[in-house]
This record gives sequence, C-alpha cells and structure tokens, in this order.
Amino acid sequence: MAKTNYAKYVIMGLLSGCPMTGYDIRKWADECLKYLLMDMSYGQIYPILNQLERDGLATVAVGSAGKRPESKTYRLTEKGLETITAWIRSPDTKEYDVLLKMCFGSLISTDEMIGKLKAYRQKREAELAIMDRYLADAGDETVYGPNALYMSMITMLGITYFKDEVAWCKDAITLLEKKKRKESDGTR
Amino acid sequence: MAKTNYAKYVIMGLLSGCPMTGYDIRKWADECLKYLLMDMSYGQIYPILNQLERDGLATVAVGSAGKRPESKTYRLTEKGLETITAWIRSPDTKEYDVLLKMCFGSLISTDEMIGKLKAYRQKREAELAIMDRYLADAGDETVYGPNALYMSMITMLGITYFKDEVAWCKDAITLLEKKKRKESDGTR
DNA sequence: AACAACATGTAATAAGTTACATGATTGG
DNA sequence: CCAATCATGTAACTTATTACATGTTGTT
Repeated sequence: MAKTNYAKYVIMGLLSGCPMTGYDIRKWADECLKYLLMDMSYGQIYPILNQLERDGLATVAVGSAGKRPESKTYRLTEKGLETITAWIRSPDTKEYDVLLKMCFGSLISTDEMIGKLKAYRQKREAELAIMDRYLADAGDETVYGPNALYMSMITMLGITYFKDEVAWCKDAITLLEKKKRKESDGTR
Repeated sequence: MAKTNYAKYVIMGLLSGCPMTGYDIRKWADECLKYLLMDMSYGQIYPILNQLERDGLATVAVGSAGKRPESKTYRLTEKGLETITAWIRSPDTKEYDVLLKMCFGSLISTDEMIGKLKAYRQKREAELAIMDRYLADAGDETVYGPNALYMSMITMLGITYFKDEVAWCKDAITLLEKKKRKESDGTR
C-alpha cells in the first residue's frame, strides 16, 4: 500500500556503503528490509540498476573479484552520492522516511540526523496523545459491531509500536549525542 | 513498497461492519490504517468503490440519512460478504495479512482467528531467533562502514517490533480463548 | 546426481500516487 | 466571511508484482 518510490533510494543508499550486485541487494532487502515492513523484488531491482547506470548515478563492473563472471557489481558515482545524500537530507514527509533514511545516516551530519529523530519523536508523541480516543472508538460496538474487540486489539498494537518508537528515538538521540561529543573531542 | 492489493479488501472489510461513503473510508484509513503503516488515497478508493458496485459486491445509496445529498453510501451485498470472508479465511502469505485480517476477525470463527495468530506468533519467534546474527552483521563496520551504528540501531528497532508482536499475539490468543469459552457457555 | 544458492533479466499486468477539478455545508 | 470539513471524481503517470525464461557454481 506504499508505492513510495523508496526502492531507488534504498538501492542508492546501499550502494553508497559498498558496491553490490542486484542479487546482493535483493538478499539484503529480504533479510533486513522486512524489519521495516518492506520488500523489493528482482523485477524492481534490475530495472532500477540499469536506470542508475544510464543516468550516470552508478557504474557497473562485470565479474568483479570474488563474484561470478556473469555478475554485475554496481558502484555509486559522485553524482549518485550527491543524489542519495540530497534525499536523506530532504524533508521527511512520508511515514517511514526517517527510519529508512536512518539506515544511511552517515551520509549527513550527526546533528542533522538528531534533528530528524527529534522531530519524529515529537510527531509520534503527539499522535500517541490522541490515540486514547481512537482506542475508545475501536472498542465501540455501535461503530465496529462484532469487530470492536478486534479493532481495539489492533489499535493497542499500534499504540505499542508508537511507544516503542518514542523510546527508541530517545535512546538513539542519546547515542548520537555521545557520538557527537566523541567526534568533537577528536577534532579538538 | 507494498502494492499488495490490500485496498480492496480493507474497503470490503470496513463495509462489512457498516455502510460508508468514500470519504468515511478515507478518514478511517488516515486515522487507523496508519498504525499498520498503510494509507489509501481517494484516487484509489473511489475507483474501487465503483468496481465493487459494478461487480455486484456492494450497492450504493445516494444521499442517505445524516449525510449530504451528493454522498454515496456503499453497503456490502451477500456476494461481497462472501468475497471478503473468503479472503480473511485464505492462507496468510504476505507479511501483514494476519494483522489486517484481524481488523475484521469477526467474519471468521474465533478458532480460525486463534489459529492464524498462533501461526503468526510462531513465525515471528522463528525470525527473532535468527535476528541476533543480523544484529551482529549490522554492527559490522567492514560491511556497512560508517553506517554500521545506524544499521544496528534500525535492526534493534526491528527486533523490538517483533518482540512486541509476539507478546501481543500471546495476549490476543488468551483474550480470544476467554471469548470462546464465554461463547460456548452461552450456547450450553 | 540433485539441490541450494548465485546470477540476470523481461513483459504483461496491476496497483497506487499526484495533481487537477468542483462544489456544498458547518462552525467560529 | 473564512476556514475546515464534507464530498466525489478523473487522467496521466509512476511504481511494483508476477510469472516467465535461462544458466552457472558449489555442496551433499
């Protein structure tokens, strides 16, 4: 239900870390992306990879070291790096922008990432504040009939997700601030 | 990133509870569906509503009580009810099938819903068991470079989500089993 | 010898977004 | 009277799924 055009950015983000084949990307998506409730199929990955090369955002090496001769390893170009960094830096509009961008957080400054997390946390806190009403609505049998019990269970899970995210944001911000202090210690 | 064809089923599920307009559906999606990380736009809802009517899955009443004269209230037909019930009952293949079907759980027996939840819980428990390895991988700087810290933070959030789901499943199963006992008390 | 994993792709189709277009009613 | 909410829709476009098609390499 997303259709968010994340695939292209996720691929560029990954490639910014290290060169990869389409197969590698798919494997990563299967193992890691699912924790963020997403997926990417080959039918999506390969065309995007071709597009990236065509647009000068990536270069391709056929049969790189440690890979099969038919494999195509993609490497992000300077232009590609600029493009993905610009996306990470851009305003977070969609629900999962922050979480997804976080995967490639090193592309922007620690301060910028902290800013994103603070905003995200605030947003979730605000949403949590109005969620009690939804929970009451969900349990209202005049609205949901026999589904009222089920709807309130789902709403409770949603509240749990959001509470976790708030707590997680707090921890993440603390961690990043520690990291920042260490960085400035190093430059001093 | 989903493109899962959930929209049609969600709309039918909602309509099975009570007749609604496209606007009502959109509002519900905006308020409630987002807790399951989904969304539905008007550009999606209205065409689906027309399609449901065309296919005899829903009937429409223009300008119902309490609504504006131009409003179109959709009501699920017997055929529509059968279609949505068949979907709820069908095997859960996609990541979020169980959670979404849960919203309209009253369409199937309590036992069937318990079965789905038990399977879902088991699946998540199995996934959690292999997640420690991913967490170690995520923190590996030789793989993720400067993103290692970020990747491990995201993986930790993922683990938290899954743990919550396991705990939530347990509670939900307990609740439904209590409900079942009450039901059988009533029929005795 | 068989099977899992590695490896790449395409075409048809389906699904979803975005922007546009319009207008009435209600509450402050 | 202005803004928010109610209310419906379409068209162009983009994005994603599914099923197909093919072949190699490493492990048991």
